[in-house]
Amino acid sequence: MNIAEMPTKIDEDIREKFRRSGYTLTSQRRAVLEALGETSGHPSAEDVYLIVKKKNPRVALGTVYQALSVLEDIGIISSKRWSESPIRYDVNTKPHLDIRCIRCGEVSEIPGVDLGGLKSRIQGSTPYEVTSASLVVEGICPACQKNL
Amino acid sequence: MNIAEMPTKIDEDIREKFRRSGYTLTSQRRAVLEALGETSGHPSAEDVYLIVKKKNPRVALGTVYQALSVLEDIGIISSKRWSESPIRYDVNTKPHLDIRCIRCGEVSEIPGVDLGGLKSRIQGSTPYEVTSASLVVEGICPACQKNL
DNA sequence: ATTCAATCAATAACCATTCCTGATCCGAAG
DNA sequence: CTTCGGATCAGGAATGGTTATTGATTGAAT
Repeated sequence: MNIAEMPTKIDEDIREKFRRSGYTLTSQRRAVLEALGETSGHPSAEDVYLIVKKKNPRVALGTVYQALSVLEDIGIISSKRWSESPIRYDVNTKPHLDIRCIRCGEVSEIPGVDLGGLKSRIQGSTPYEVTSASLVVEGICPACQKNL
Repeated sequence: MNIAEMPTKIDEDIREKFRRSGYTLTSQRRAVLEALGETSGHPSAEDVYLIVKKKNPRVALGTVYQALSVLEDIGIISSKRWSESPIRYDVNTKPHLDIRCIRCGEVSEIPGVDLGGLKSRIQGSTPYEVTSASLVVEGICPACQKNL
C-alpha cells in the first residue's frame, strides 16, 4: 500500500460525501477538516479557528462554525458536549466513549467499552421514538491526579 | 400515616441538609424548592423563576440560579443538560434516565432501565478517575409523533 | 438589641454560538 | 472562455443562558 495514496483516497471519500449532499467543498471547509486532522486532541471551534487562521488569516470564526456544522451534517466529523466546555469536535464518527478532565479540560478516548444495544435497550422502555443516546463521561486525568 | 406529617418530615430532611452544609435556608430558597415540587415536568431556571415570581414578584432571576445551585450542591435536587435547551432541574436525585423531545422540548423520565455499574465499567477501561457518567437521551414524544 | 457574614435584588458582563449583510466565489450552461 | 445565479464567505452585530458585581438587606449568634 502506497502511503502517497492515502490522502487521495480520503479526498475521494470526502468529495463523494460533499457531492451527494449538495454542499460544495470549498477551501475553507477543506482547511477546517485538515486542522481537525492535525490535532491529536478534541478541539473546540475556537481551537480549529486558531489553527486555520495560521495559514489563512482572513477566515472568520463564523465560517469555521458553519464549516464544522456542514462537516458534521454529512457525517465526516462528530461533536460532543460537556458542561463547562465549548463543543468538542472529532474526526472519529463511529460510536465511542470520550472522557473529559474536569481539571484541565483534556478530552481523550476510552477504548474497549461495549456500547452495543444502548439505544435499543432504552427504546424498549419508552413510548418516545429514541433518536439519540450518548454517554457523557467526566473524570480526572492521570496528570491532574498527580498534581494534586 | 398522617398526611399532614409529610411536609414536616420533608422539612426536617431539608433543614438537616442545610444545617450540615453551612448554607442558610432562606425564604427564597424554600420558594424555589416548592416551585420545583409543584411542577410535574423538569423546569428550567426561567420556568422556576416565573413560578416563584407569582408569589414573590421581587425575586431576581439571579437569585433563582443561585438557589438552584445551592440546592443541587447539597443534594436536594439534580440537573441535566441537553443541547438546544437550558439546564433542566429535578427533585429526583437518584440516578435515572430522562428523555427530551427534540420537537416540543418536553422531558420525561424513563423508568425500568438498569444503569447499574455503568460508572465502574467505564472506570475499568481508563486511567482517568471517573467522577461522573450520565446518559443524554433524546427522542420524539408520542404527541409529536402523531402531529406529523 | 447588636453585629457581621451570608444572602439578596438589580443589573451589567460573559461567552459560545448564531444571525445578518453585502461582497466574493464557483460551477453549470452557453 | 465568459456569464449568471445560487452558495459561501468575512466581518461584525445580536442572541440567550448563565455568572459576576455591587450596594442594600437579612438573619443567626452573640
